[in-house]
Amino acid sequence: MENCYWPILNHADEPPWLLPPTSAADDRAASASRSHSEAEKRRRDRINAQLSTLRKLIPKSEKMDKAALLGHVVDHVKEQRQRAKEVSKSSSMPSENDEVVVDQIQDGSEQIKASICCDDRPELFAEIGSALKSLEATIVEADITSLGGRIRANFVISAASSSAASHIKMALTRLLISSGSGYGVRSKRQRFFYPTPR
Amino acid sequence: MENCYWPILNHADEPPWLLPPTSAADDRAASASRSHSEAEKRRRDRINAQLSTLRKLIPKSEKMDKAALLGHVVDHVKEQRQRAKEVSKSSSMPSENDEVVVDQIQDGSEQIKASICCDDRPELFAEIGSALKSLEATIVEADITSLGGRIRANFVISAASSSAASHIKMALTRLLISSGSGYGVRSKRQRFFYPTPR
DNA sequence: AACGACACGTGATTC
DNA sequence: TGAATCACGTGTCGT
Repeated sequence: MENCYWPILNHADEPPWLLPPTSAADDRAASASRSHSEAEKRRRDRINAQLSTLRKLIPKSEKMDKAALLGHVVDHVKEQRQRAKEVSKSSSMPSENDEVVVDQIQDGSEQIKASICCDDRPELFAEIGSALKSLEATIVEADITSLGGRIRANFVISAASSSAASHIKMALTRLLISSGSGYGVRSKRQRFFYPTPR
Repeated sequence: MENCYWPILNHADEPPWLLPPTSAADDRAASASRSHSEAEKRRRDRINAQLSTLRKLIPKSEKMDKAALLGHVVDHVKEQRQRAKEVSKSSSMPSENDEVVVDQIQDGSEQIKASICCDDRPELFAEIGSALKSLEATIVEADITSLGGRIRANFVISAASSSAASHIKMALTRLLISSGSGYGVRSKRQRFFYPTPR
């Protein structure tokens, strides 16, 4: 800034006697200014390096300005969050509470999502199968996870009847009741899944 | 920049007659400079806005400088990528090929991961259960998914014996063979999971 | 010319 | 005090 006292046409290749007198204070100031701008450049480089690795991680992010890139990064993070949440929802660990959830995926769709969580027992799969068969429902997809004597089963079911959802819910609820409501008297027959030790 | 011809002590509150003469060219230049700096500020604001929303998404990112924040963002994205990859590995859809995979989670650990992929049939679970019971192995965790008459079952098994892993692999392989190698003659008994229509 | 995006150097602030 | 971070205005390049 002090150099602004001299005209801007003052190029570095001009004769030295045209340059301003140099004091010790000027030297210190110049040195400080230089290290300052160098440090600032290092900072910019660090930021831009991270920006560039982000560009490699995000698809189609070449040819995007910084703001757009960061915008897509936030979208990407939010999408991944949502995915993870839905995965842990649809294929979750069995909980402590018995429950049956049935709902139409879309209105007019014959796809139905059904879920049951209850104590494990060896006949359960067969019972569910025969129940759904009597309802003329087809199991398109099944995902069953068991832990500690409890079991959670998620189904994607295809059914022609429009009232199938409520029938399925009734049938599964009946299975759940016949499982849990033994006045504490459970079947003595061997479970397929054993309780986890410790 | 042209203003640099005047001393920097030229404050705004000084008498106007000390100010440089104003030409139409100067006016245009000043206006351009102003809109330029305003546009640049808008750009900075867009970038910083995204940075700020990223800060809300990343935990513990308050009090982090921009470079550190972006660094943690890349880590976060990579971690989520890895998580998603491992989830789709551990709980995968059944494949076309029969297979049995068994391996110790760690040396000296009694935790064993076992996986079987084959055609679905109603007695399969019971067979696996009795096979593992005869090996004194305990099913700690089970995850079974079925699609299109095929089934994939992933287990986490706890077994005391050090040779349990190979025994488990033999037992599961035997089940797989008794399932597929019927010279095309499959059990006529009703499957629990039906093949998906169309 | 005019606008948008970038890098640069600098003043201000904080520790 | 120096070191580190930020916002700002400006120079520059490409469209």
